[in-house]
Amino acid sequence: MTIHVSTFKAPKGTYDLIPPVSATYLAVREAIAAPVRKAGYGYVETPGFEDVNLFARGVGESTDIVTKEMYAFETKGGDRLALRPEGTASVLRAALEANLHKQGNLPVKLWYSGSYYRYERPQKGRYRHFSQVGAEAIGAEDPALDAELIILADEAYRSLGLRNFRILLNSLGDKECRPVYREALQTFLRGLDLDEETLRRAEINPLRVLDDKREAVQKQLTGAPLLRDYLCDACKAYHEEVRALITAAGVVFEDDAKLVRGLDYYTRTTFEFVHDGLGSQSAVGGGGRYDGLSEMIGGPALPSVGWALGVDRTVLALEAEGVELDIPAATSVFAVALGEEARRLLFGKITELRRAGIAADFSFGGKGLKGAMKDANRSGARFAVVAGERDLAEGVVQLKDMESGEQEAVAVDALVDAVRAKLA
RNA sequence: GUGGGUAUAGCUCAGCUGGUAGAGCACCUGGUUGUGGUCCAGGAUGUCGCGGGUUCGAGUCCCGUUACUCACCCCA
Repeated sequence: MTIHVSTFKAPKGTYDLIPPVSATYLAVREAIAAPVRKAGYGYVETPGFEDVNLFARGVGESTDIVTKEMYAFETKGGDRLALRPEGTASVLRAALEANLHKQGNLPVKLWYSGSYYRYERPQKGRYRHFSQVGAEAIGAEDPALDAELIILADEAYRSLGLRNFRILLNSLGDKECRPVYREALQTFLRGLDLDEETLRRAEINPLRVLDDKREAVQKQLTGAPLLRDYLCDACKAYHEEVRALITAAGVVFEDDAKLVRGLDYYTRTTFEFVHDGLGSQSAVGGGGRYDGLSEMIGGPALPSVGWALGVDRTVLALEAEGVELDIPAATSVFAVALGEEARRLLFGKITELRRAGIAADFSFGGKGLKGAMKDANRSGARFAVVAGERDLAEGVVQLKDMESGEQEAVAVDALVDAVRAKLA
């Protein structure tokens, strides 16, 4: 027999989410969303594409994300758009456009969940189409807000059962102190033996060089000037307060003076959630404060802070730790009918059960009893309802407990109540 | 963009120095003509990624190609 396989495949760097693992993704998204929702963040959804300049200006003209990784295209009408490579710029744009910041309720707290796109060489934990859940607190400069977000992310990961992740924390300074540091770092980097590409980066975005994973580079960076020695008093005080607040909440973190971000809009508080079981792409989430972004995209001064957690990477982290999420069976009751008459009756019963809020499924496709029972077993349903001519003649159906194997006759009219009682 | 690895059954993989393909799981049938999961017996399944070359003979060797994958880079 010839095996027919579609000639189409999911594009490079993408994958389909299919059962049963798709259930894990849903659960991860929900687990991340739950704590932020309870903390007063409202749901926001923005388009999958935006004016390319939103990202160019927001994320930064010189960043890799904008120069190499963005899916940019021109529409038939001549608009220059880009598939969103990240969420923050879009969410801030949406908040500004709706004047959410003018309603006297700052900070505006929003959360979102969606797909993002970057044209990169795929590898473990790095896909061209990936999924993030994010949270942003817009329009307030308050260290408690930075702390709140870090605590919420920590709670999200813990609620999933994740244990072996670390929180890295740093401050990138502000427009007062960062330029001074940048200058000092550049001077230092110019004296090193670096390849051309890295030297170029040292001129454009010297902080990124600190993040280089190559040992030859890291070795040379041992004596590099550190940002924390250059922070102005305001930034220093702010950072100390953030540290104190998350410490008081019992959240363990590590100070990482070399932690930087690849997006230009970050200021002051910067953090990353890393997991060691993921291989090269160790960041499962990251974020920080972006006090200047609003002005960069044409809005008023709106100091803000936020994070995005990678859903795909969180799933990988769970796998790496061997955490099995407790996902309940989708079906509670599975109906197996013998013969046409029973089929009609049970199909009706399934609808009744569903309307009563009980997850129910049916043996479709006209299988024999044995095959239908196999389906019942595979569905994970706790109960099977079996009925044939013999039962119908007596006005009953057989209600079978799939765990114990015990079975009892239940009057047709009493089925829904009987199931409800057993499931309670 | 740069470097490495892999490609064999639905899935995970074995196949040594070339002799026309195997395991486990899953699937199907029967044991049970009205009962799944367990157990027992049996069964089906492959253009060995694709194209070319060497050879009497290629899953195995060589060249090319595509896909996947890992790492650099970058980031969630």
